[in-house]
Amino acid sequence: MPPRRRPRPRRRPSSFDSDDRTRYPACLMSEKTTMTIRTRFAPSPSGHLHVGGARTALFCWAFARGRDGRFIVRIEDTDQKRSSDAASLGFLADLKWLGIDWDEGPEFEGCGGGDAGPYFQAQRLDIYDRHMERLLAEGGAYRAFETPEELDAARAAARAAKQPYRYDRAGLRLPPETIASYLAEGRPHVVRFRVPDEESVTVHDHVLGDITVSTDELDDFVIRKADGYPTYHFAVVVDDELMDITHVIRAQEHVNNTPRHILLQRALGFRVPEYAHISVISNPDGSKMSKRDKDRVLRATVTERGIDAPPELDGAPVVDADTWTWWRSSKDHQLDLEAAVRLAAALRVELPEINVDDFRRAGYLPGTLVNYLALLGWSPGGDVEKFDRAFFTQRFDLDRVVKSAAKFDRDKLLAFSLDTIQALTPAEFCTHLRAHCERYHPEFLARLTDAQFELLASSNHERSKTLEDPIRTCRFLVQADDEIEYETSKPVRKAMTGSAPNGFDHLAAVLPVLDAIDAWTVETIEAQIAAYARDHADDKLGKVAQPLRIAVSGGTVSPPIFDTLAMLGKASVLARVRRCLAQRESLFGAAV
RNA sequence: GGCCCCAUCGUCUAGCCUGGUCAGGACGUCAGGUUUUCAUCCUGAAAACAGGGGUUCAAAUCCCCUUGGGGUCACCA
Repeated sequence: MPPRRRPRPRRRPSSFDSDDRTRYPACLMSEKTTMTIRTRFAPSPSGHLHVGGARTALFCWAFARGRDGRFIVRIEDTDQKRSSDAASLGFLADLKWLGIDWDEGPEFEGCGGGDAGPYFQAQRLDIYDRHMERLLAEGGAYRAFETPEELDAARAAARAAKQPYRYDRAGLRLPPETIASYLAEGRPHVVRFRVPDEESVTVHDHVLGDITVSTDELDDFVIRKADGYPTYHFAVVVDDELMDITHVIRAQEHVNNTPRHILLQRALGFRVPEYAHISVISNPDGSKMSKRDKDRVLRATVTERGIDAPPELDGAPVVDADTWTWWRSSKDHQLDLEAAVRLAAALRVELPEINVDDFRRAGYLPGTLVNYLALLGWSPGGDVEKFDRAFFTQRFDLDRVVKSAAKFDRDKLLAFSLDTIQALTPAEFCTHLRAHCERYHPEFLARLTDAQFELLASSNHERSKTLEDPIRTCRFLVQADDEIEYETSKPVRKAMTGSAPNGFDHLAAVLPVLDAIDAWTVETIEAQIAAYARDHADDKLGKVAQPLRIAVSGGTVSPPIFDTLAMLGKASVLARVRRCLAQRESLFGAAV
């Protein structure tokens, strides 16, 4: 039998050997010597927070919260080209919405602050430089002057020769005079870390177990870019030390980086934090779940339908011609989210939910997402599946984190959502639905009175899997009376046509009954329609309900019919029934 | 391709560390039932230890190999 699992390291000590501290230069030493558990979530702010990142944040947060620890958010914005302030803000808002709060980090709605800041790496350049200079002086790092083009060429050559590429350490062999003259002329250069030869580095990972790598596998990686910003490797190591991070919990795509980080920590005299690498989240087809998935759907649709100009939405092209051309010119060009959403609407395709905000927009409650995400790669053991944040923070531990990658199962998420929504009280559901509408669908608030809105909530509650379900199925409520389009699907045909009295006949007969109702309430409508059905339709309510449903909504799906009519209001109902009747022949021909 | 990691129903997983229950739960699927539509809801069913070698009285569980999957090889993080 194959080794299914490496023996899992049990509960390694979470505190550090105090001797380690003495190796750390006193002048740079943090005042704090607490042994408090400190975890951090360190996103690079490009685009939106996606569910994989959210799960990482969740695990970091839960680990700290369950142990009286501190949770820190740090923005890794050392890539000037990709980072944006708007994205940072969006990340923080997403975290907040999920209920993940941070003790230290960017200040946002009551979270953040702390004395180990600034928590934006771009504002910590002087700190990195200090450590960089020290490393340079000690010979642990050196300057290299190759241009990116030269390096690309070298890589391509190695590739062609089917050899693994490794930097040739040319910078290390440069005579001091040469370096001095290059520096004097201001030649751009990077700083590379000098990886020790023939050593091995072992990562003690709380999820994966021990991972040993030879330093011969590593080349002298860049730690400072030509623009003066540190690379991820350097910044992360410096900040984790200075911010007293005790546990680094991050995605498995970083396992290969960890030996580099440990080497750096050794060279700098830093402590080595505990590590835990959690698996990646993938799509049902096994591919990595990524923000690009949206672009992929759009691209496939456009190609499939042979669309060669930006389609229109609300009378205007979704993007301008230049943007369209740019987007079409390369698979690497992605539309920004707003444009993507508009294009999807114009094409009438659904974009996969990838970002936390997508799920919010799709009508999931944050607690549901948290519960589902927590279960993706962790389980409390036994048969427990449904739990809240308190349970999670209390029970979460690294030794129950699953090693293998998990596929994101939207059906299961939806089932969880159904359960949480069904567990809400009617008042809670109404409140959530109202908030959702305020944010995404204000037209419902504008069209309905408070009483009608409450009816919308109560009549949809038990049929809703998400907060978006009522919106989707009740779109007809906010349409104008003369804009209802009638489906001619099989169920509609079945309900409306056939031998007399068919749907249209009942509709015509029930119109005066409705018109005669003065107090337009669910109860009065029900009483009259039920009486009509008893007298004229063999007491089969469906015979009357379905035609009415079709007349007012255009299709066969709506909340219970009496609620639907009440929400719509008498005037709209009469107008829609009359209009439907008027279209009798144009819809199904003379046959009816 | 090099290096690293992973492997229980279709999916998420429990069980593995501390070998010995008809391998448990949930989602999904299928078959019935309830319901004015849709969705719910109720009942039931099918469904997995990747393959091969060891160790052992006994292997999903410990060891090795094979196969398959994933990650990573940037002046991104």
